[in-house]
Amino acid sequence: MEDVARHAGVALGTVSHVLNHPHKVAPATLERVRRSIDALGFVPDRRARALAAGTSNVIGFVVVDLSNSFFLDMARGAEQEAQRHGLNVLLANSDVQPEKELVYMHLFDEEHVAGILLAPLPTNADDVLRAGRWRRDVVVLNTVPGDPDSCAVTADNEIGGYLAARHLIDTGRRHLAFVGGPFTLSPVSDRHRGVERAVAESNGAVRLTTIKTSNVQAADGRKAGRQLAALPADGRPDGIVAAADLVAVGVVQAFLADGGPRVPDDVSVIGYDNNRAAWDSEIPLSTLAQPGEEMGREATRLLIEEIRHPAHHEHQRVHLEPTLIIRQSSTR
Amino acid sequence: MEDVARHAGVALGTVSHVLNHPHKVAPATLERVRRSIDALGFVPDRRARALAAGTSNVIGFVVVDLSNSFFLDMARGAEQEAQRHGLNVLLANSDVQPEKELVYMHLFDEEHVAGILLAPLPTNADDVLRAGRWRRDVVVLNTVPGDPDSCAVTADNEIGGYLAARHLIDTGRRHLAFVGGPFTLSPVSDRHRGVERAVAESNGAVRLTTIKTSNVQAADGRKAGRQLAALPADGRPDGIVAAADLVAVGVVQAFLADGGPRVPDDVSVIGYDNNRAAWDSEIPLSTLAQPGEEMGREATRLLIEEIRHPAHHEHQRVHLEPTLIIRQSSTR
DNA sequence: CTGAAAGCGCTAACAA
DNA sequence: TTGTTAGCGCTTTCAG
Repeated sequence: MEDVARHAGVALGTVSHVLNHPHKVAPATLERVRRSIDALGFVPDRRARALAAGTSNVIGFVVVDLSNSFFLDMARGAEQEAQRHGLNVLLANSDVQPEKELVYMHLFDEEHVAGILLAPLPTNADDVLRAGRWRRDVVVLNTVPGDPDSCAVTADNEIGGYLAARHLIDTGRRHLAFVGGPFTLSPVSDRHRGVERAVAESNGAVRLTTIKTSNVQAADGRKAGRQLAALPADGRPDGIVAAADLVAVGVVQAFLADGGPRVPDDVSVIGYDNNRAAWDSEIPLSTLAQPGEEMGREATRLLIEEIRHPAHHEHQRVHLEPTLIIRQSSTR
Repeated sequence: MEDVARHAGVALGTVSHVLNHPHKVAPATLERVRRSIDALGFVPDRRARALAAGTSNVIGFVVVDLSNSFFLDMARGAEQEAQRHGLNVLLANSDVQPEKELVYMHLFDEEHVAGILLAPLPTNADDVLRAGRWRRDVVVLNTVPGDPDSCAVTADNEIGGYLAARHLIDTGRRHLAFVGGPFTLSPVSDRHRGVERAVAESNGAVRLTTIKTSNVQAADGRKAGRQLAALPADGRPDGIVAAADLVAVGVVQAFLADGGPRVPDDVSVIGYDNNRAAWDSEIPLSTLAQPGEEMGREATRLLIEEIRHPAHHEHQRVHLEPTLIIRQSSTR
């Protein structure tokens, strides 16, 4: 920068002004300095700038599992919102490892980023938040921390379950089955609870069977699907709510195989997550799209608000609703 | 840090020494300073440190498409290798947008990271590399830039195609079909070339049919699969090499449906990429696993070597081979 | 082994 | 409007 100043025949501070407050510089000088900047190929050092000004324009996002498109959507949303405010988002993949969550939190903290978005391992959230006395503002995604000391943005899984069941009931299904597990995963149990609520609203007109699986993979769905297919046609559920798309795909695969019930004629199937799997299924799968991008945007909005107006900022808990996507598997 | 110095009754420089060269400090002082650090909850400022020392310990990784697990594997590999050297990896998702590639390159450049890993849009690679006179070392992944001015690490798709075809031929298949497209994508055409080479080696004992698809999605595979299934059994290929797992999944789905050939009894199918899709397919799919992690590790190794020993560093082009994974779809 | 002081590249008062 | 100067928080000579 000193070189630029010399080259343009101005003082150091003037160059800085050209960079940060161009309107406060005489047009002629401005032009001259800018030419020198180009001529010398000068590129400002963000670290020095951040150090001197005490501000940063990067937001750090610690993500538990980037291989899950739900989280990548959050990242996209965060970027969109950040960009609107002239901020950048840098991602750190903690890869489902609690220690890495901490490592990256520390990294961003010590790096003095403007703020931190944290999508943690739900079981690890409180530990991480307590572990450091973080000097940065942090907004938590996808889980509600015990401490009310930060904003949190989550997806409402109960409503998702409700919407799924509601959709099947509205299209005439009267015997639903919920397939998924383990119930220790709160998204699974929340979705199940939503299904129960929809069923309860029918005042006995709709039955619910619950098939617990050990996981939410395609194989679990196939196993459950075979069980269901083996049932006599009149005692068989006519609407399946799967806890995840992969499970739904498995169920459909099982039904397709050994002369099982036809989808969607005999039975409707709906998944959850709007994964690729839902798209790529032979029978395109109805599903609930998680509000990932929206969550990312909202979390970033809250974070920026907190950064900009620390004084009158109230921590919030925002629950965003998933969107019902109707495809062939539940259309008759 | 000044507080720490005061609290411990030492000079500023001594605290710095405790942090950076502990062995050069008297055990007693060391202990005392460390206690003060804990007591005051002092956390060093990385920006200041980087600015003063002129070094950073973060590597920036600009990734074209994090939703593709291939690239996420690279990120994992990069992290592993970086960690071995006490470095951290921060990710920037350019999301298939050329402009964002540039934005993030600039960000990392101005942030004075230790070095940059770039997995670009292949068609955009040269533009990006030329766009800035980047002051950081950069290693390119997944494409070979025209300029020989940086290291590059790629996956060898030709060998992958060869290995796939070779495997089918070795297990007795004599009429192969390559399914995929568009051929303007070099991974597709490279894989095809590999298949051709394996077929050529058979000196006429093996036939090859090529079915070009407009894309590499499941739907494309299903369409091709239906075409193949409609062929008379004796004129039908008995080994399918798909350009991607999704395509292979589609082919299998089509075969499964209308009394088509049985997989793997009548026909072997092999995919490419080792996606979830390969796993979750009803008939587990043989495939070629991309050397993603290895690429990430190797690229990072080269980058660190370049950073540490700029003098005697020679730019390299490394081609890594995919790994054949045999599952049910090609086992008889 | 410890302390003092210069400086990394920049910003932001404050003066001129 | 432009120049001067004092830091931002740390590292690193260089004396003591």
